[in-house]
Amino acid sequence: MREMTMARGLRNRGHKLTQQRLAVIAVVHEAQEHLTPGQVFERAGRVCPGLGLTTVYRTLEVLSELGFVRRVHLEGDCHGYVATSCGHRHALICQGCNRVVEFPGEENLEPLIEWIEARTGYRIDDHLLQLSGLCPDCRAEAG
Amino acid sequence: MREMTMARGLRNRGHKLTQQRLAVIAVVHEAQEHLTPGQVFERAGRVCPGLGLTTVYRTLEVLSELGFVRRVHLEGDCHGYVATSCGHRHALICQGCNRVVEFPGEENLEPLIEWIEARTGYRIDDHLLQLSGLCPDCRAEAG
DNA sequence: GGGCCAAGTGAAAGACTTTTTCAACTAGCC
DNA sequence: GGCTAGTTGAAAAAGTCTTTCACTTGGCCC
Repeated sequence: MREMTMARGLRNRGHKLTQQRLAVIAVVHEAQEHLTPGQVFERAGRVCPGLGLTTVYRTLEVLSELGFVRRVHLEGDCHGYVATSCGHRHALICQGCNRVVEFPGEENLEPLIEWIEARTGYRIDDHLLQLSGLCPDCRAEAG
Repeated sequence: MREMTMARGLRNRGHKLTQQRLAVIAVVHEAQEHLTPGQVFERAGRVCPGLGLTTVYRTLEVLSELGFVRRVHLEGDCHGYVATSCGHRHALICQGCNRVVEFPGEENLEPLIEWIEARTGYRIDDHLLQLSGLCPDCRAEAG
């Protein structure tokens, strides 16, 4: 999701474009890795002095509702946020540097989901798939 | 994972079998749905008066390390615990009643993982797949 | 059965994280 | 420029989880 698109998206849905929100959007947009609310607060606070943590939480919630950022689940700090890339659903997290990339592959899951539905009788509405491992850089470093 | 197996497993690995741990094991074993540490505390406390929340956290951590329970990630209360069933890796969570069933299907993910590895250069070590939807009972109720 | 002791326990305190409240502020519109 | 609903930050509150430490106990030995 491009930075301008996020900002325009907020406006188009009746949200105001405040300095605080622009700062949060910029931080999330620039980050290559997932950020906790605390990290977003710290970084956005550098360009927007006086920014409140409450506002960060509220902004991340709004961006998340609009689908502009994704909330990822981690073992340590449970919640991290990353900007979503268009139409992609799954997160690939590097355990070395915390970089998050997203990948498509919705369709690859379909056969599995259909098989599970047939076998269990559940109707499956949503899924969370996160892969973790080492990115090429960290693999090289690890040797 | 059967209740007795969990208890024996603890003993075999040098952990003591205390009343508190037996209570936590029983609660997690009986539950059909995922439970938060607070819920485990509340239920186990009924059969083990005086049980401390600290002990519940510690016990869940030990059981989790031994692979007897799985930690699942949820939107609301982030962390829930469920007893693992042998060899199964994925959780299927009913959004109606919170019941959790596990399903196999490791092998179904392999092609996707290999494709992602080839495409991104990441080495993928682990994955988290959780499906959510409605179980047969809740589907019937929802009409 | 009684004693020993490392492992385990609970209360309290503390460290964080997240939410709620409310008076003050401001972006967007006229 | 002025209006107003949406937004903000400080403070307080509500949670959640961890740490600490004196006390207790399960499992083992004799």
